[in-house]
Amino acid sequence: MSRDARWKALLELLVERGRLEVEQAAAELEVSPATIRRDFDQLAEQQMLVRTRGGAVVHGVSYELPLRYKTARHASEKQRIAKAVADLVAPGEAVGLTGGTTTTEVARALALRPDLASGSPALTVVTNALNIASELAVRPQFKIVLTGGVARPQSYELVGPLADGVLSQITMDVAVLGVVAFDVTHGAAAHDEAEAAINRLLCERAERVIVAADSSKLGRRAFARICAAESVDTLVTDSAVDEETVRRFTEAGVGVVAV
Amino acid sequence: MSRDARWKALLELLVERGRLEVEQAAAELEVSPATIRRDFDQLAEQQMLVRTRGGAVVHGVSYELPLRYKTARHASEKQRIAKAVADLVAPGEAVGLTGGTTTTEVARALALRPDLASGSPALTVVTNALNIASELAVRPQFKIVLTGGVARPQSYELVGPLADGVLSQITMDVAVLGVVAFDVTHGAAAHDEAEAAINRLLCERAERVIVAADSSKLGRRAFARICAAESVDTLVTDSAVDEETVRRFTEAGVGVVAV
DNA sequence: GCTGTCCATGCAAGATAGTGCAAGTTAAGG
DNA sequence: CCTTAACTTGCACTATCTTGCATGGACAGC
Repeated sequence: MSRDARWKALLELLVERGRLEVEQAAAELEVSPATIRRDFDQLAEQQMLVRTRGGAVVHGVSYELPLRYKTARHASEKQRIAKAVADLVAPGEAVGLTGGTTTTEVARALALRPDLASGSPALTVVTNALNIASELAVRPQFKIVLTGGVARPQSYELVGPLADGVLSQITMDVAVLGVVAFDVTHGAAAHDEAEAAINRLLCERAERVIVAADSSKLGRRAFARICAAESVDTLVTDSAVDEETVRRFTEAGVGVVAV
Repeated sequence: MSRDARWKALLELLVERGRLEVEQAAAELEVSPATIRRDFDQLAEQQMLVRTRGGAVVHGVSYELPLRYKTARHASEKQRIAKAVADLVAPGEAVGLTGGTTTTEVARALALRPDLASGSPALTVVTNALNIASELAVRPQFKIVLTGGVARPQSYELVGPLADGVLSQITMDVAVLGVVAFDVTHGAAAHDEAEAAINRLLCERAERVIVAADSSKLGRRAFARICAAESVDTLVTDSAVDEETVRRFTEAGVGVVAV
């Protein structure tokens, strides 16, 4: 296991548990305690964690698990969903992407679409997610527009009034929402109200609205509401969704794509 | 396989997988590991990826500060300059950073300052550089504000009227400019006029203006002017600068720090 | 068409960094 | 003060990297 992968794993475990012991980490990552100590020391030097005797603790307060923690879960479903979402976008369109692991996969899927390999621009991508912008910025065929704003701690999303201001100056053909919950009666929702506000604005500025969510998110509710189910044109989810749920969404006017 | 094609393939594999190993890439592209190493080094110099021992990772999604490997030719001067610039910033201030390799080093130096390890926030960083925002976003002690705008292809800087709009809504204590040329009579300049416009606005919104530039940039001129030398409070450069140049800048009211 | 130059590539030898192990040192808790 | 666990340091081994050199193909000029 390479050092950067090990550091990534260490930081993920650390954020997940809040505290990590040298011996335990050494056992889990199958390296010697000496290596873990050296890793901890170097990461502490970079202010990525705080060293304690016997282990390390997270640096500062993290309000939510970082994006990276979630990357492994439901990976293949997310990629299938992302592919399907990407196929709903036509060349030359302006597409808005919110933050989140699913929308990040959508961005990657868009980058891989062969019919978008050229054009000027082949696609305009509007996003408030730093990581998405970073990944797509190297592709000259895409025009990347980033909302400004304040980066949420431990996350890659830009929020706040500055972001609102930018979004109010543009419109899009299609908005893709990554959500933590989506229910027919309660609508789409996020963990954070600032994030929800941006997502809401993104929807309002777009002609079509797509929600990308694996089936575990459906029927759930979360703290910060983004918009009503009726505002959503298409839901793309995985095939584990049950028929009853599909029927209810369809009745609410939401087209359901299950892959 | 031509070098262009190989670089293209390498970057695509990298974006797809997030991480690429030298040996593996060499096998897949059927070239020698030495070639892949050279490719990685050259691509890292252009900020297209971040070099690690044994491979490379995409720029922006990893905890890459310690992975700083061999970023550029004037690496150690840049780091010394960056350290000196970072020391000119007081805790709690709002600091603006433009894009560029030197300012990226300034961001890293700020992250390593032990007296900025905590606070709420310890520092507010305003930038139009995607890579700087990505690197600092994982640090809860910093408040990161990103100007919106359009990402310049092949670069990580946000430019355009959307960025102007955001900047006009905020003010800063200090602005740090990374420039390609700085001369007493011609002022500070950048390669690109859109970039220069953002940098100019950043200066105007800041109480103090610091230019960070190694001595090879001094006395030169470039296409897009940012501002006059008189608008700059402090120039931080390396000790290879000649005395005559220092005297001229000092006479123009620019404090010179040579490290 | 021929030839010299330039540059990318591969190869190999020397240099370096990362890791594990072990011995000695320091800190925490009774 | 004593015990124990954790840490530091030094060393050896391995994988990786760097550098110098030779090869070969591309291209320009003759």
